[in-house]
Amino acid sequence: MIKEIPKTYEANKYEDEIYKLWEGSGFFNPDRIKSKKKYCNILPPPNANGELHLGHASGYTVMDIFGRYHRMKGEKVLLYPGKDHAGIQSQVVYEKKIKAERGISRYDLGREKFYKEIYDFCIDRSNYMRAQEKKIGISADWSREKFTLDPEVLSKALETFVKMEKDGMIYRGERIINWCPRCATALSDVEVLHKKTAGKLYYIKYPLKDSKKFITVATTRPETMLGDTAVAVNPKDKRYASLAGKIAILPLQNREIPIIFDRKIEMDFGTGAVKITPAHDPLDWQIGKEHKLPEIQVINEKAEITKLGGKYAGQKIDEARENILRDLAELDLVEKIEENEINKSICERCKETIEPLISKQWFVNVDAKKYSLKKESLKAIKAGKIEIYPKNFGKIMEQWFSNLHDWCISRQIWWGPQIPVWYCEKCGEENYIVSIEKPKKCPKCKGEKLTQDPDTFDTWFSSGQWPYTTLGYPKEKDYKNFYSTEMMVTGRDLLFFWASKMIMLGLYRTGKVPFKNLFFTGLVRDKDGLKMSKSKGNGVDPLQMIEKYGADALRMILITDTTPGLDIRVYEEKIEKYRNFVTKLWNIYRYSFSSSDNFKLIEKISGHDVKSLADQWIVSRVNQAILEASRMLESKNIAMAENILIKFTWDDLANWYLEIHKLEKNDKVLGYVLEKILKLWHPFMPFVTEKIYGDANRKAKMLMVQKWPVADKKLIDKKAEKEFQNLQEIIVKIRNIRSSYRIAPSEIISASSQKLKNQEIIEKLGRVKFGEKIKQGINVSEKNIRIILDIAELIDVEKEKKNFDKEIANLENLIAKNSALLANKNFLASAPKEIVENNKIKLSEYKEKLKSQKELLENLQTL
RNA sequence: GGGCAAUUAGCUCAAUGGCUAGAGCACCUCGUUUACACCGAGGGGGUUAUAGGUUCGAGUCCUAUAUUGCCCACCA
Repeated sequence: MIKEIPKTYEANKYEDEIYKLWEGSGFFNPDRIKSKKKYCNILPPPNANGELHLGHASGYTVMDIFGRYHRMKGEKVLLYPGKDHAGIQSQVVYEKKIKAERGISRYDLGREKFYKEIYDFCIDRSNYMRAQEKKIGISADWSREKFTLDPEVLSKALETFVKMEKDGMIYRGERIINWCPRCATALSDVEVLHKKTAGKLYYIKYPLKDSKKFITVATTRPETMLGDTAVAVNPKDKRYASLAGKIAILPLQNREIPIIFDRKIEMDFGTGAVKITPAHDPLDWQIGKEHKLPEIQVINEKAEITKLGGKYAGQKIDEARENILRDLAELDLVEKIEENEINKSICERCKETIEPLISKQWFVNVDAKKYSLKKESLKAIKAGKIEIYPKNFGKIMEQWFSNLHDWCISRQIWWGPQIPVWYCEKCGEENYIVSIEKPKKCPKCKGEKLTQDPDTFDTWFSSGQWPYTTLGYPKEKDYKNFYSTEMMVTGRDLLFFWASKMIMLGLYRTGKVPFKNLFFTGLVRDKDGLKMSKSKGNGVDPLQMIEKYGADALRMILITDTTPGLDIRVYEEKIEKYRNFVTKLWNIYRYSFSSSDNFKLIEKISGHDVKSLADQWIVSRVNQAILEASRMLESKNIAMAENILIKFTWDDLANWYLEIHKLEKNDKVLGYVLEKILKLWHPFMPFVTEKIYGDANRKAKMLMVQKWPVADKKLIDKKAEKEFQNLQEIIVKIRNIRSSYRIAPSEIISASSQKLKNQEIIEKLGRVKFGEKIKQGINVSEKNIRIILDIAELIDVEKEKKNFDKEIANLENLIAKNSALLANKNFLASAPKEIVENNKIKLSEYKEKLKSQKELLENLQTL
């Protein structure tokens, strides 16, 4: 048998085959499973424009572990896959591509052709990415896979817009918005990043009308002055009190602008006087509205100065800034320039500087009368309708919802679903018609010339509805079966982009939360804690790692020692460790099946098959591991579950039990333990466990659909565990002595002892041989075991004495602490009984140990 | 400016208020004993960032402080 099993498990040889087996079995599809209990996890649809990275892999691993665990518990499990058209991002990617490959822009292609090409591109990428997702081993039901632009999914998302419009939650308006000049579109607040950068604060003197005096304003963006329509100061600011009703002359433009008073102006920043440019600054826009100031647009959508900018018209803003500053300096109107840290706004997708512009856009009123997205979401979160991991992210979300502003949902990009609004040529834009299908006639004038609003939706508007659009709200079976879903796993970076929107829209549309558990993964970083990125070239390619170390090893590294919401560092050495562990598991299997010709995996074991102390111990330990690992998985604590299993498999089973098994073969016990660990490990390492299970048991069904083990509490034997621990300790002590006196393993030490259980085990693992009573030797003891080793001549008495003294001091210290604790009435009164009991046992153990240490010391002194 | 998190061995990270705070990597010593050198045995290495507090008991809870990171926000 052993010759047939190779020494190492070569993951890349088997993984594809195993995945095909799973897929072919049809068990990824919940329809094949009969159960009342349902478990659904809608997978976050990756952007259909690139390839898989470690961030995806880490999320998928978490989802798949839970999914496989629940499937093994016999539940109807649905991991629902899909792809996202990813509006702006895909358009940016594709524009770069055609620019690089064909030297053209989207305008060269025209809207229709561009849309068609990018659609094909996304479908192509989706197919490619699907293959990558399978490599990770995710047990998703591909027969259901959806794309955000699939008609049945999309129409549900558009219906939400129609419903919102009816409910008075939608409005179209000219407001100041975030404009990305490169993407040529409006952006919502969350799509804008703020980056602290070094900048300058310019102090510019504005002459006062009919006076030789000036008012000095401080600004970081002098070029916007071309559009100034006021200068504002705080009404409490005494320095400017005399300027009430006065007029300033805007330099370069020679425009008369009023000096106004507004409480929003900070007195201690700059000069306390602020130039007001309603068309190009959010705060100024608000002030402008309140004071009814004109809005003069001097910067256009390409970040150039408009005609209204006079002689600077047509210049790029950087260029204009230089020219304006030079001209002002010539007029002696620049008072000073200071270094100043500024908060630069950049586009989340392309990193271009954002221009605040006034523009006509579609907005969702998040706090409308009929239905408040904001309040309902807050209510649901506060009521704990969603269990959030980590818990504190709930608080972050609450805060975010309470500060939520209206959501700009229109984008001026071409890629994505168009807003279902139609304009009649005759009746004008004011009388728009909301309809998913193109209306035949204008309901007002019966005119037939109707055109659709050219804007497309914010991509999060459709992906934010993903849980119920995929499941087929409101009538389809999947929706009825699986909504609200059990689990959602997503990166912490998508908290506001996506998770919040799913909650908001899910509640609005279905009245229910979209998921009962929300699990956040951290970001994957490199060895130095830096974010992985293509430009830095520090990315670790998941597919390369899978090829080299196997998917199981990669999965393990992505969940080991992790805490929800906290970032993880990934690098090759770490992955190696888990490849090694996979090999370890493989070799446990290899050893077991070389043990005898008819070695079998055994599901149930009866008491009388458990023979020796070691058997009792390992059987007890494995049941304990089942208990604990299951508990950890139930509480969504994957990393802890994994830790428990690693410790059991590597230490208890491989390093101890297997060595003992070589002496006192009990294939029933080993077969039983192996069967359990294959099942326990399956959700974590599905490939290697499936491979072993299949090879070991060709007649059985797949491991994937075997029942998750239930601990047999009758087999948990704390007394046997304790006794075995003593045995372990004495062996460790012998090894310790061997090591400190450099006795080679090949050298067998003569030893003697009275009435010894498990003599053979001590002989093999401690490499000693029991025989005639040894008169002069060194004593090793643990509890009721005492062994004399015939190495008196090797012993450095002084050194040993020191060791004993140290240990005795340590024990005395512990005894003192414990005695004090047990003498404390408060402790006895308030600590749980179990703890008190434990402490009593501990104390007596310490005392026993101390006694034996003292004896040993005495013994040593007679040498 | 506000909020959140982190700070534990040289490094990466665990630890559910209660067993002498644990792993892996790295390091040192020894070893190929017929599952595994992708291995085994042993070892060194900790004032759990600092200062207080609550508690019978604190790495864990509370309050400050420091450092780092992240997020949010209309100081131009």
